[in-house]
Amino acid sequence: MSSDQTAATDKLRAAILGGQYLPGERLVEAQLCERLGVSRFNVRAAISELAADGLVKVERNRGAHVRKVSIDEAVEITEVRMVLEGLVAARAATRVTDEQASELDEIGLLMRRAVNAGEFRRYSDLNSRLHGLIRGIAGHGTADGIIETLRGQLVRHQFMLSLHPGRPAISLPQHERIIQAIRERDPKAAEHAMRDHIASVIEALRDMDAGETG
Amino acid sequence: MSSDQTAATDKLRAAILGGQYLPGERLVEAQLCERLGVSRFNVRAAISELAADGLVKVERNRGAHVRKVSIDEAVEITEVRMVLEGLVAARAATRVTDEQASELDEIGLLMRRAVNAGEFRRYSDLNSRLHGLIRGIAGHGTADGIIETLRGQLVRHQFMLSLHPGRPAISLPQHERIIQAIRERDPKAAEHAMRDHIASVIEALRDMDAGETG
DNA sequence: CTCGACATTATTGTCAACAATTCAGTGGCT
DNA sequence: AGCCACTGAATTGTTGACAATAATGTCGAG
Repeated sequence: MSSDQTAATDKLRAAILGGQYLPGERLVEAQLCERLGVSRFNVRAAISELAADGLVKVERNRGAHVRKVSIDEAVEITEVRMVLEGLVAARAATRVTDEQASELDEIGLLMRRAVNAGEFRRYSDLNSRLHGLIRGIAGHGTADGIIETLRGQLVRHQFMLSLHPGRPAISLPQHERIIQAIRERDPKAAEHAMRDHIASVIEALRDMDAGETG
Repeated sequence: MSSDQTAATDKLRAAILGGQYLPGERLVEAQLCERLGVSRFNVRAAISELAADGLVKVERNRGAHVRKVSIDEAVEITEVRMVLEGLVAARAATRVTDEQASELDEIGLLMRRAVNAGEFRRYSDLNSRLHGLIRGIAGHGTADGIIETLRGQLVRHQFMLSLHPGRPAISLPQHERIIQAIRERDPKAAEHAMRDHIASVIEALRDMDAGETG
């Protein structure tokens, strides 16, 4: 039986990730009690859990608010993701099975089709699926957990990025290189390809910022 | 004013890191109340905080116990540290000031002296200081926080490793290469040197395991 | 009108009592 | 003996009330 606590945590997490609470917005415990339909005790537990995830920030006697992630922080976070996913890609290259290799290939094919057809949303989904599959192949629990946590902190920025015109055209060949390196069971190449890919995401993040403020 | 809560958390963290609670040992809330001199409320808060740090594990309705870190996990954690500290070293190389460069140099000198004099404990302290200084130079908050968290999970293994005979002789030249690369403001070399260094730590961890079980 | 002291309110922090759950030990049954 | 249901102690989960704190509003002096 799953407790109210985990349910409340999941609901609140989904609400924040779904944009129902904007960055900087204050989270009042009493309000959340009604919103989530649980007691204050559970609300507090949920908040402290999400605080550990870096999704909210709590200040003593001043309550909790949705954490605001600046562009600089977003870049830092993505830098960390870059090296971690590089590690994971390298490990995936040493452990991939033939069956998994085919699956990678298929995702690559679907990605190319999606780009050609201009189906951005579909491409974005395939992107998540690809990165997820690679992490599954690697089976690196520690890196995995951290990557997942970091991803949560970036939903907003990632989302904006996915709407950036021209991104797919840039990232598609990068993805294909990653897939190829893993299929060839070449850890160094896989790490390199993954890092190049995410480095280009960082560049795009920075450009996006310049575009907004300039 | 600092609350009982943070005080209790710090005390408990110190107790676990100091080895006063062994891995796997159960943490009974009532006992901790006496031990820490605070109410159960604060004990719970402390436990949930340390759970987020990965130092303890809580199972619903079954209480909390000190997390046991297997050798495999220790290797995983150190792999993550390897890439993160590599990132940090590279960044340090791009930001180091002349003053900081001298400080690095001095630590390197002291390390060499400590090794020659057979002062292991001193060497180990200098080691922490070096890695800390590099992280300070880099100023990468995100990577920093994660590294710090991971380090906490490994205290026991790290400790055993620091007693390993012959380690200083191996790691000293590695440290010197790291220092040199940062002083020369060569990010790639710094990252490479740092990764080589921590890769050798991983090897040592694995050997240690083989030595224990074989 | 502006500023600062004071009162009020909204919100979070803490507690002690109670409910629910797990776990170990007991005793009856086959 | 082996097994199952049961009991009771130990432990954790949860609640609602209250205390402490910060935010807000009010009023008078200058």
